[in-house]
Amino acid sequence: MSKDNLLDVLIAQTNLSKKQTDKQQKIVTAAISLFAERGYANTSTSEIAKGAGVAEGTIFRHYGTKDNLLLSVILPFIKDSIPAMAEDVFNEIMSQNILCFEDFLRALLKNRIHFINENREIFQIVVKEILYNEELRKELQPYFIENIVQRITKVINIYKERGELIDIPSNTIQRMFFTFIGGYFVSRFVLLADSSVADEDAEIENIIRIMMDGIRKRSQEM
Amino acid sequence: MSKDNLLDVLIAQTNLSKKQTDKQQKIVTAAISLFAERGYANTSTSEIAKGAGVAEGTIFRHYGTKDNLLLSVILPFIKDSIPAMAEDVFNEIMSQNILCFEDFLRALLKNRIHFINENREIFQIVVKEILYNEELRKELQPYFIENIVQRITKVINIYKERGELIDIPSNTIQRMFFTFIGGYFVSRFVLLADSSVADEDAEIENIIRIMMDGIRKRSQEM
Amino acid sequence: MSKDNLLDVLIAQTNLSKKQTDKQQKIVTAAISLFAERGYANTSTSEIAKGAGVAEGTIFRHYGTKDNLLLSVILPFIKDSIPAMAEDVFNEIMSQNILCFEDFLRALLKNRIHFINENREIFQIVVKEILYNEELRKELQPYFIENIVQRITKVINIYKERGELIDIPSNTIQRMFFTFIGGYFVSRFVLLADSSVADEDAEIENIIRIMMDGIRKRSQEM
Amino acid sequence: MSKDNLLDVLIAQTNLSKKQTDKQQKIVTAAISLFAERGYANTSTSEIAKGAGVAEGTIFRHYGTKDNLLLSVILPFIKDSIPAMAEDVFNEIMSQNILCFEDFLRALLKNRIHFINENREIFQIVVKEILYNEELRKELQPYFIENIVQRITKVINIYKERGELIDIPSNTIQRMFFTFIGGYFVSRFVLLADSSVADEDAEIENIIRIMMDGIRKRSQEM
DNA sequence: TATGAATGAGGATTCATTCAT
DNA sequence: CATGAATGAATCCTCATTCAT
Repeated sequence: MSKDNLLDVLIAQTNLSKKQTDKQQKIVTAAISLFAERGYANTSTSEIAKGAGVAEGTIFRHYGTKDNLLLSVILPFIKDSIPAMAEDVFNEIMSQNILCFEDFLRALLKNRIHFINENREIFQIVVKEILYNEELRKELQPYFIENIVQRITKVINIYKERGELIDIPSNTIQRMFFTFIGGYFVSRFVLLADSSVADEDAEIENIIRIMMDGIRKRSQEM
Repeated sequence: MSKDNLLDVLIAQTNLSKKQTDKQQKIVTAAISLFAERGYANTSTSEIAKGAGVAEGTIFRHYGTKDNLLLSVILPFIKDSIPAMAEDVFNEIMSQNILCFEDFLRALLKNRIHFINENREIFQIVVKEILYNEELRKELQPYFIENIVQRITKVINIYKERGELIDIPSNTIQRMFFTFIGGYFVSRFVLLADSSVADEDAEIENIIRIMMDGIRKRSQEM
Repeated sequence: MSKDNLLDVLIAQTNLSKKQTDKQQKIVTAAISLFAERGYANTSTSEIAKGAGVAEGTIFRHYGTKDNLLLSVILPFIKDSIPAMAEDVFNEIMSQNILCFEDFLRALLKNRIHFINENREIFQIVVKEILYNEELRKELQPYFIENIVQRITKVINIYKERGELIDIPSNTIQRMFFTFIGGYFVSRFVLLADSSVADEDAEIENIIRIMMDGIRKRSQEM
Repeated sequence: MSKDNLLDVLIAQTNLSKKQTDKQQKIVTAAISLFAERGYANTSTSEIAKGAGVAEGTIFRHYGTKDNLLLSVILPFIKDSIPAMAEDVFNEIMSQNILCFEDFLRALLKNRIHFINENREIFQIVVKEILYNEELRKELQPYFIENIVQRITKVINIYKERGELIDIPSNTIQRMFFTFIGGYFVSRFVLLADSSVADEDAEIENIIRIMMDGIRKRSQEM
């Protein structure tokens, strides 16, 4: 996999992306659908070329290597994985005491489910390759931790201070948070990718209900 | 991948496994460690042979195809994935009102964490390949549903009737259950495979705490 | 071997053959000489590549499989196996009472001996593989019967009606005809491929003499 | 292929054949049927072993190499290919003016058709391998020429002297003789191996009729 | 004598990548 | 820029043969 720092590539990628030609677009589109369907390792560049209606050489003219094509597919998605409500906006809103954690969670879930829904295939690629490709995993991990984990931890801390969350180490809450949300995304969009969700809102409320209050029946609720 | 019913292969596998020769053991061991490290598709049979200190032909003499070697690695693990406390034992205990759901959860977690801990690498292989290899996924899914999902659903129903669990469809509880537990296993044993857990018991209690009661701080708990 | 109807392949083959590149020509030439010398099954693609001065991959880029290469070698020959004097020309000439059977036989022999002489190696391949390769035999048989056997039968019928040929079933005459002519071609161009024929015309006259009048000495000839 | 003189092997073979054990018999039987069905090159020793119900090693214990097994299958047949009515018997009969050439031909055909019928599979092997396997061909050719061709030539000479056969070089007659008879055997027992002959005697008479008198209709016969 | 596990050279085929046009 | 022919290393797999038991 690429030896450069990921962010450098990312930036380069961003700049280049303006110039994306028609053929490049076709290549990326074909690659996305093939990588998602059968995985990076099981997709040949000739299949991508055929799928894109392009000569095989053209792929290498634009992306140099197959690895690089994978990155070109994944990186824009990764960048957008940072919740749209980015840092400052985020802090601002919360400082105004507008949201309780439950509302935050609701907003986050809606936002991210929407985002992944719009990018199902790339999400599948990222999930599969992060598990399959150790090198890629190691490259992306710091980015995730820095940009996503840390922000969520910050949020959790804020709500803990407000007394909305239980008194166990933030780190533990955060891990359980990612386990549950991440697990949900993977099972819904990768493992059960074929099935559809009947009532999106009810689904989200169920998740929130269980994350917030667990599955134990409470006497006062009876 | 194999065209026979999984269970048939599984049984055949079990019966044949008695005759495992020394070289077969070495091959399987090398395969497990390589498949776990870089995935089935990225591991060549010649690497496995080298890792096992065996001629490449020997692999094919014993396993016929690379696919078959993968199955030979995975199937015994799959079989043992059914919680050791098998059906009857299970029902028996529960019919005696001995356990509350929390205790059941604790027992299950301890048991399965132990099991996976003893089979980390194979677990990694199974997780990776189930995501990566559609054919394998489709072959294993019915087995999982029949043997694991259904049993857990049965248990959830029992505890719901006893009034221990919230009144939402069992199906929903079950999905959240697997999302959380599965997500936990994957993040702990695959994604964060390198790091170790300091206090196993505390970890388990945290999981139980959050699954049962969520992350909301309750006034009466203050 | 190919699953499509032979004629389809044949036609496709013919159309594609225009684009034959330099390397393709070299590959086919090397394949012909090697297949003829030691048979399809005993010739490796690496030998063909070496013989053609080409990388092994190049063979597969152009022909996909070794089987396909064999077909690409054989089919153009098969197509041309239909006597050049094709159907209509054939019937026309004969309807004009120009030829007696003996003249027809002479023309046919000269024409086909010339053709096979120009394609000795491919003829050897076809003969060997038709005997060795059941699948190929079954694929080619209908073609031979439809295009060659039937035409000859038609001719035999015509000459029988003219009273030039003995009154035994046409089918029998035809079988003896192919046995003798075919046997001659095989023994001359395959079994005794090394030796040469001194007096081509005398050879042909001998064949005609024996096919027409047998080997018995007749009193009136003394 | 074996480097020893064929006759030596042949003799050794003959001597050994007395000691043929049960397993050897099974191996040879399985080999015959498999070689005939799909050819020597396409039959693996493991298939033969399986077909014979024997361990693969056993084949090599008895025959040393696969090539040698082929010879062990072929040689006894070759030896018996010399018309049963062997030399002296032969000459004797003929010196008594008992037979005309037609009768000789009839006797020969009946005898050889019967022999090949009893050894169809080995005949198929021999024909296929003589064409396919140059080394084997070169090894067997001298034997054929010495034992079969020469005897027939002698016979032809005798009948020519008696004025029964046409005045063209014996060599030519002999070649046409083998072309026709050989072509007949191959087409009947190899190419059309599946179909059966309705009236054996009529078939033989047709062959004789055509070999002796050709296919031309004669006026005096009308 | 018979076995069958083990071998490793060799076979067909795939594929990322290069480069002349 | 785009092409696609060419490459050759690497892949999975087959098979005749050997040898310890």
